[in-house]
Amino acid sequence: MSKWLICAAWPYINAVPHLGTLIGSVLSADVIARYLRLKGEEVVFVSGSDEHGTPIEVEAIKLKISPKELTDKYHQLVKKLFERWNISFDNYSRTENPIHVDFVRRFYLKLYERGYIYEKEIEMPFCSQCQMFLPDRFIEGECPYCHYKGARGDQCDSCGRLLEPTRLINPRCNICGGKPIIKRTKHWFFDLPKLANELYKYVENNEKLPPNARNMSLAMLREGLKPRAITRDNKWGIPAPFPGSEGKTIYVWMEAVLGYITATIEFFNRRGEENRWKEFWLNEDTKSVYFIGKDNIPFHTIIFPALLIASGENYVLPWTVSSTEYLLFRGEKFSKSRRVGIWIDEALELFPVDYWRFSLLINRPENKDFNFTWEAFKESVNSHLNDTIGNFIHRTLTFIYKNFGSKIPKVNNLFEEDEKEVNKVKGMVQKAEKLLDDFKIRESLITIVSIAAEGNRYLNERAPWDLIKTNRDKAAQVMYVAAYIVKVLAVTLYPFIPTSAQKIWNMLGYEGVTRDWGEAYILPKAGQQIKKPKPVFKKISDEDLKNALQKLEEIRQRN
RNA sequence: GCCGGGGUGGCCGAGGGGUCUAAGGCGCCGGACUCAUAAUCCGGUUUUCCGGGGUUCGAGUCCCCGCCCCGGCACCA
Repeated sequence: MSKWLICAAWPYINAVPHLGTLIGSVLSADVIARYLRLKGEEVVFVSGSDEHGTPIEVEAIKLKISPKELTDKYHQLVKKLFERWNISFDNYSRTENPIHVDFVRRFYLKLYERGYIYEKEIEMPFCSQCQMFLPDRFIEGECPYCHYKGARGDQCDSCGRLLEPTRLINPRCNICGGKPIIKRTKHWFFDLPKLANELYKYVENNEKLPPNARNMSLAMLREGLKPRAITRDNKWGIPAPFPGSEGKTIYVWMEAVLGYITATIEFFNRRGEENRWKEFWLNEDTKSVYFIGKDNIPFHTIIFPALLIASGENYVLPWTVSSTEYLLFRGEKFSKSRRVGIWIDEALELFPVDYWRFSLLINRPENKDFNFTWEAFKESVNSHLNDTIGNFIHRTLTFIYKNFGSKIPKVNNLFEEDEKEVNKVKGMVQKAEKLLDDFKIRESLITIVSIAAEGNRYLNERAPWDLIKTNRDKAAQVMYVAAYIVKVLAVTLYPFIPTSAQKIWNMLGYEGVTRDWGEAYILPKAGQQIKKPKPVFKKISDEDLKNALQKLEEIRQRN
């Protein structure tokens, strides 16, 4: 048994997350957390709301409420939503959590004392009206290259070129429209170059890292790292702890990643086991896995490990990261302002949670961006979840229910072809298992679908509806094996669609919950009484889809 | 612009020098079956792998040039 830290990227909580955020971090992580627990591993699964930074501060100003009021509201909401999505967090925390705030301040003070942080004066755009320094992207103006009027201080959305705010024509503050001035300010910098050698060693020796993350990180390290500012002039954030840093806060990114640690601390504190977090974080054998979107790779392969190394406290470095590409919505990027996409609150109003989980997971963008379309959603639910899996389970259970007095039939010895079938299925379970071990979630789920397809093929070939007329024993054998395949599905589907897997498990006559992946290799008990079967899934008709889209419109009108 | 990843049939997608005249799925066509949710199963159907050049006995697979998409580039998170 090993110790595992399953860490899902912290959603930025200026709004409800959309489906892309969900599949990229939290949902993928949930599958692995559930899987590892089934395997008997010791797992702590954490994430939380990332609630500091300029966008939230600005959003709160616009709504005329305090940032804390804003994040309180969203944090509560999102926490509940994740529960409804059946995300099995051990702790879903937040960056306003006092344990986090305190930990971050002490952590950075330590880095300062160890000589990894220095201060420097720089020039920054400042809005006199708003009385605040403006991050580059809060300045708008005309692009000096393509003369697009809405270019931001960091980049022009029209021609894609990188910019600096000073080069914009007619720069203005994105909040009040005023003209920013340039003002000197002091900031604290994290001396990344000092850690370059150790980081290079870490990345190079970490053959567990996926090739894309590894190549990118090594390339960045070869090109050389630059020091990185860790303070901001924001009011909304964790107060910087350095001498003379009053009024400054820690840059969100540099503190939110430490949340993986503080959420673990909080989790064990709540259980009255104050020191147990150390068994995970200060243990070189702990395997920590980070579920992130592709934009997030360098933060988890370079900056986060750098912070951990700099602390000198022997925190366990990321064992690996599992990054996804993006989910697109009908060919476009999700966009809150333009309402392109589906949000995790809306989705739950439209279809059962397991339909969403299944569809998102079987289309998980592991190699390239995946384009969400309603047709693709419908196809995955209808053809794979309902027709292949659902129908196999239903035809098996109803056959047993009707012909064998609702008991899994008794067999003395399996015939050769039935025995062979059992072994074939066991091999497929092994394959699904191996794929999950490598975090190939999508492929693993596809393999499980093919187990159901194999069950269908087997039933057609052995035709127990004929056998039962001539040779009841033979039919019993076939149905016993089919019942085993249903059991396999109940166990292996659990990490992906826990509610439905649970239903299948109970329908097979088991009490309680599926707790052990090993059950997928154990034949069911003959004579076990099954429940009256009911279809676990149902098809989405064109009509259903139409209604859902209409409902979506209504939800959006309401809000 | 620089760095990393990617471009495979109508669509989704495996495959990273020979077993690729390219897996699997969806769709479509035909058949079987009737236990089951008009489901299931079997067979067929389609691409020569973004474009061009090269290396090699042999290239989706390696190299070079170009085009396109995604991400990063350090003050968005």
